[in-house]
Amino acid sequence: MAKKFSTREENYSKWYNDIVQLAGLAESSAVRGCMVIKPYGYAIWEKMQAALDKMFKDTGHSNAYFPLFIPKSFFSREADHVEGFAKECAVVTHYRLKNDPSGKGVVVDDTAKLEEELIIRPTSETIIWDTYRQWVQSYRDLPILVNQWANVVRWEMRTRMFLRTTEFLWQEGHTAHATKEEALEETYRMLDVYTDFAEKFMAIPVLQGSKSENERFAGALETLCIEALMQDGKALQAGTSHFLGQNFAKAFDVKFASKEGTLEYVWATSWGVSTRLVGALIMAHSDDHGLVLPPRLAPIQAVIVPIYKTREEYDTVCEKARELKNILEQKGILVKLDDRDTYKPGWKFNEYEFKGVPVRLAIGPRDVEKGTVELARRDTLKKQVISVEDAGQTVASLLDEIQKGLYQRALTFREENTRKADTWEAFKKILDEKGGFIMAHWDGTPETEEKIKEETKATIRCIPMDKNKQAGRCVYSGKPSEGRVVFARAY
RNA sequence: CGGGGUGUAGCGUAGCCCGGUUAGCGCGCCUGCUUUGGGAGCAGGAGGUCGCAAGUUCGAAUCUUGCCACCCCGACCA
Repeated sequence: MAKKFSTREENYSKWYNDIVQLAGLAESSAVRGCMVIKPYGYAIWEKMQAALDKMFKDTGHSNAYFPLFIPKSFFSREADHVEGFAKECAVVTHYRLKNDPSGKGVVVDDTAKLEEELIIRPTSETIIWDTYRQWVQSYRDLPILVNQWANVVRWEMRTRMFLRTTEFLWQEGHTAHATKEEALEETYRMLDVYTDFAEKFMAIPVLQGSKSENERFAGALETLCIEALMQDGKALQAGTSHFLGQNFAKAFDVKFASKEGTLEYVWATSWGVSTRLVGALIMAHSDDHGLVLPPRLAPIQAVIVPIYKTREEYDTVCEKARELKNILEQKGILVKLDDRDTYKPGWKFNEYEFKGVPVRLAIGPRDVEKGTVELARRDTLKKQVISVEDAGQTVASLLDEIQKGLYQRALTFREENTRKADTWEAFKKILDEKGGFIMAHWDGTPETEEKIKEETKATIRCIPMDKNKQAGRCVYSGKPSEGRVVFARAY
């Protein structure tokens, strides 16, 4: 019998979990709050990594690797940083186990207590800046443009597959610059890289902006972000880029001799995206039939399903299918030929549908005769018959069309779900009835933001980088406002 | 950490109130035959320390106590 998906309408979070499970992306593990990323889910992450890594290299960055453990004392160097992360740190206190004297299993050996406890990194600013001190003496050592692909641990109370897990995978860029201007420029450059990645690869339109004081990264002077809108009307932060000023340079005493011979503190940035993007991908495009993947991030872009009755038919159809596979591969398309005879075609159709494979090609005896193949696209679920001969071109341009179509569909959705609110009543009404982004005036105070959050659970997602801001009155307090900001309930 | 709930085969569950043969069912799995253009049908088969421990009892999945795990709701967050 068919495995049934929950629909988005019925139960959005169950629908999300069903997709994660049935598409084979991840499953929960024996460790509370931690997931196992399964091969298909990890393949998507690898595609993301590959694209981002190239973009980082193209903008002059190199990869490096820093330790998983951070001495506890490092954390207390930067006051805001400690305060931001202290409540969610895993701590290593011992380095040895011994047999339980009572004979059952093993216990911590109390004699093997660490002199200084180690924190499992929730982010690496501290260990990296402690290292950068050694690397920097002169302006000639700058800039340092380093990225790290790593796992981090943040001890969260409540977790959700990909969106919030105790351990997650990410990349963190950490750069050091001689001037404020250069560091700021880097902060904005990497935000643009993320924006580009989200729009071109993930097919998700994003809003660029800066975070309010409440939402800012612990230790940053300015946090820039990209915000995406999910299909249930909730916002999701898809990437952040921080201007750290000289905070970490001062905390870790990273100084350089300038051209002029003066001793200056280094200027810093950090920026990151995580496996959370896989969650964003799911929630942005998928439908009630399962996952929908944008071609540029799909581990399999086209799958070929042979249809046959007899052994002879199987052989001739598969032979033709292999030809077709070749034709497509010559166009650089990632093709899988599913010639397993242990599953029926109908079963495979469903399988690849909920795995989100953009294009499905079914080829049977009738097609072999006529030199055709049935093509079904995942985004619209529409089918057509095409000729094998020009399948390469047809599929290649279709993948392109699907990529653009998904972006366009997501963009339309966002536009339809972005609303202005000029009164507090209207603000609450939109949140309760529709969700989405709300453009509203705000008096600029953390107190007002806090009150709005308490009453509605909506937060300021970002303060847009809008050049032509128009003044108005705060939707909550009625006090003067410099311009509209973006509110939403968020993941 | 506070409130609520659930633990029975790989997954989902019935049985528990009211203790009593061999713990039932669906999916999945294995074998065989027929099937194969949208999750096939029939027949046969394998698979269980009923979360763990103690107690009550002639007898415990079922009653009692303790422990453990997981899920949902709140405070935290990329």
